Amino acid sequence: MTTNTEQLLKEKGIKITANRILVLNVFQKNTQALSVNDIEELLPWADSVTIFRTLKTFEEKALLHTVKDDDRAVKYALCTSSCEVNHHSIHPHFHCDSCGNTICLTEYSVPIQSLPEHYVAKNFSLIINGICDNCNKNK
Amino acid sequence: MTTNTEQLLKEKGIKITANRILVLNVFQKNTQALSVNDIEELLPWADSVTIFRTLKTFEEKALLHTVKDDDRAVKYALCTSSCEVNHHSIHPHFHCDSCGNTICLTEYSVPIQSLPEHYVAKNFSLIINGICDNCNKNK
DNA sequence: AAATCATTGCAATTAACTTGCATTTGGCTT
DNA sequence: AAGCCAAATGCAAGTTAATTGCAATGATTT
Repeated sequence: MTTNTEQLLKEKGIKITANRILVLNVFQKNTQALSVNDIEELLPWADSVTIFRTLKTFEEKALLHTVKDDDRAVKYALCTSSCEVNHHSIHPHFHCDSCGNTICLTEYSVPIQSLPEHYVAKNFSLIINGICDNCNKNK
Repeated sequence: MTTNTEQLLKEKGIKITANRILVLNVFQKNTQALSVNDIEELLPWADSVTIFRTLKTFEEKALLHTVKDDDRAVKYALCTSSCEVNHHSIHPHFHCDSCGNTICLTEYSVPIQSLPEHYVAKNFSLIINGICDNCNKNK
């Protein structure tokens, strides 16, 4: 039997290992963007360097993309279906100043206009800061 | 005589010191977003911790805003007039993958739509990656 | 001029990320 | 299913950016 996770790794041309299955699993169970440290906490037995390299590999193979919010550590998030069409399309992410979570706003779309002359865009990254859903409700 | 630089510091409620004048000057003469390290190179006599703290102060006082591009170090850029109206409006920045420069795209405007329910946005940051003006011309 | 408070410079720490290298593993070939 | 090899892993150590503590300096107020 091949799980959804293993299938996904295979599709992306990533060699299947125990580590990779479990790291990818974390992202599949989680809608948030996660840092190496976040994953370390969820998989305490795992080596942080391996997590680092796993995330880099996943990024290269367009399985994850990076998110740079106001936190010091870079976070990673699963590429969604819209993302798969073009790995370099716009990714709106919401970073909550209160709980620190970074959430993919998959439904929120931003129209891209043409850039000034001679500029060639390859990637757009939109980070919205504020107070999230949950934190607002709990007040 | 009071220079434009000193005037600006005063307006923002920042105490005037030699350091601050010279750091602000760097930004006024430069349209790019700059890291602590970039400024250190331009002002070799200055202490990096002081630069770091100067930038933080400028940010708090809404004189500068941070830009998180693909480089490891955080960069800072002058708040423009559009920025002054609302410190928390959208800031499109272009990061060139070739020369590494990060440029404010002041004319490039992005319409902001309403967010999902219960989300409150305070700040938008848009980073566009690609090849800049200059690097494209020189090819 | 003394007191007070912010700023600065230096030393040292922390945190995130990265590299090197020896070992192990996955999966392909035979 | 045994052997092979490239890729992945784990550990130790290094690098870089960001941050803190503290003493010294400088500016401002009384």
